[in-house]
Amino acid sequence: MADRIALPPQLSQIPLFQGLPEPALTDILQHSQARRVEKDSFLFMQGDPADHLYVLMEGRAKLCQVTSEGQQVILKFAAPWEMIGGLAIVGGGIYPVCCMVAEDSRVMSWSTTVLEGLLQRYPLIAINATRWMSNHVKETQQLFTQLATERVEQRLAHTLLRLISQMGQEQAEGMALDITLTRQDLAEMSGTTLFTVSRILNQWEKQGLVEAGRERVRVKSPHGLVVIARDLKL
Amino acid sequence: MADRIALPPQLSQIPLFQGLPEPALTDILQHSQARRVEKDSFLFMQGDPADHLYVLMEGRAKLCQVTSEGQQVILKFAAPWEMIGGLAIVGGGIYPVCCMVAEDSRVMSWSTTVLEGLLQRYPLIAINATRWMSNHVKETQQLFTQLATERVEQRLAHTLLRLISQMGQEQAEGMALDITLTRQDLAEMSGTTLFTVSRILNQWEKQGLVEAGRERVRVKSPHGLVVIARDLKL
DNA sequence: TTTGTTCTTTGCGCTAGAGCAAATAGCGGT
DNA sequence: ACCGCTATTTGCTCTAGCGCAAAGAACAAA
Repeated sequence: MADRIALPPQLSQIPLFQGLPEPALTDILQHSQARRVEKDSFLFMQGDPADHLYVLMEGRAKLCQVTSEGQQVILKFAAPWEMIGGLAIVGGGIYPVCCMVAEDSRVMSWSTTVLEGLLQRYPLIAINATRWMSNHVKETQQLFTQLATERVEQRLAHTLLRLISQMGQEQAEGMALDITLTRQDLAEMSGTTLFTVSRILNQWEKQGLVEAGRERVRVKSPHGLVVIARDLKL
Repeated sequence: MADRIALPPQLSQIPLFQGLPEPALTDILQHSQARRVEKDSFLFMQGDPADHLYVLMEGRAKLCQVTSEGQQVILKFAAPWEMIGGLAIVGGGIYPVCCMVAEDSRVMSWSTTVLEGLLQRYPLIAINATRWMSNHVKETQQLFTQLATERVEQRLAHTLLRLISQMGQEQAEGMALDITLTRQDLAEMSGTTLFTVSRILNQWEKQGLVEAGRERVRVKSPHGLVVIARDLKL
């Protein structure tokens, strides 16, 4: 257990713990575990019993789902202070996704057992959990609808817009993404192939919308991508 | 408010109210409203403030999302005793979908205000809500992954399998669906067009897997569809 | 610097499935 | 029985985007 550690201010910003008084946060912190995890390791695999809730303190992680035929889909990237594995809040489940650490990171975690106690002591957590989950449902439904109705180009634009609004870094010209992001990753987020991603990115680069390097993408004109994503002009 | 109405046994089976003692259920029932709704009316529209939780007592409803370009996607059909609009449990949201009544139905509902009180009195409800939501996330993620990785034929098979396991009626030969279900509906559930659905259904009919009529589908061989859905043979 | 590995680009062929239009069929009302 | 409406079928065309293969580029390690 973490002990005599200063209360990190972000703890109160975690969706699950919002609105809790400071003593509760201290209690929560003391029941957490913290550890480093290195790039390319897994916090959990698809099918594992969902027994831990994680919060990323530093680094990046990606949530993937693999089909029985071995095709992989990336459901989302997680940035610091996002929750991962919220399913563990209610015991007895099985992770439907796996979580791969995308760069050297630090996470804190709570076991289902500990969470049960916390839920008992601070009922607000259950409300927060419901709110977080419902938000999650909403996002996933939106992804589904986009995948069902939009062309690849629009979906890729949406994917990049989502990424920069989530963890883009403001720059002189546009926004940069500091994650290692292969064409394959973008394809798995957008429901397409790395070839198509490569072609579209090159085309956009010629139009001055983005700057694409090896495992790196900078969005020079977010507005231009919005135009494409919404299909405002052809 | 419903008053002096016998406690319907299904009430305790609603995910949100599972595990509650009988007095609580009575309390919940007395705070519910019940009404009839007719085919083709809407319980709520996409964008409306999420202020009511519904449970279908009789009939069918479908949850749709419409894109800015006017394309429609059906996220799911609801059968009796399923919850609709769970987002209303946490106040302040906006329905991300609309709910269309697919045939003359009866619903019971609770306003967000009433739910707040119930949550206060019976904290178990919040836990149940979280569990229900997390299940919802899981299902939606699975839909997303299928849409991203499978061919239309597989997705349509999955759609039909989902429908019959949810509300199919056992018959001498296979399972029947008693809902009015157009090719367009199936297309909007599977991320394709009514033309492609029509073609595939005809092909399956020739193979003796299904029987398709106007706004009607019977699955004669669920197992055959599983083979197609999982792409076990070509 | 060299070598190996991994990621990316690009050309080419191909096909699943979209989209349109016209014909047909089923059903409900009169 | 007839009419009108809506759902469905089916032929045809066409294209977005997949998939392969081969070449090229970026990086890391030795």
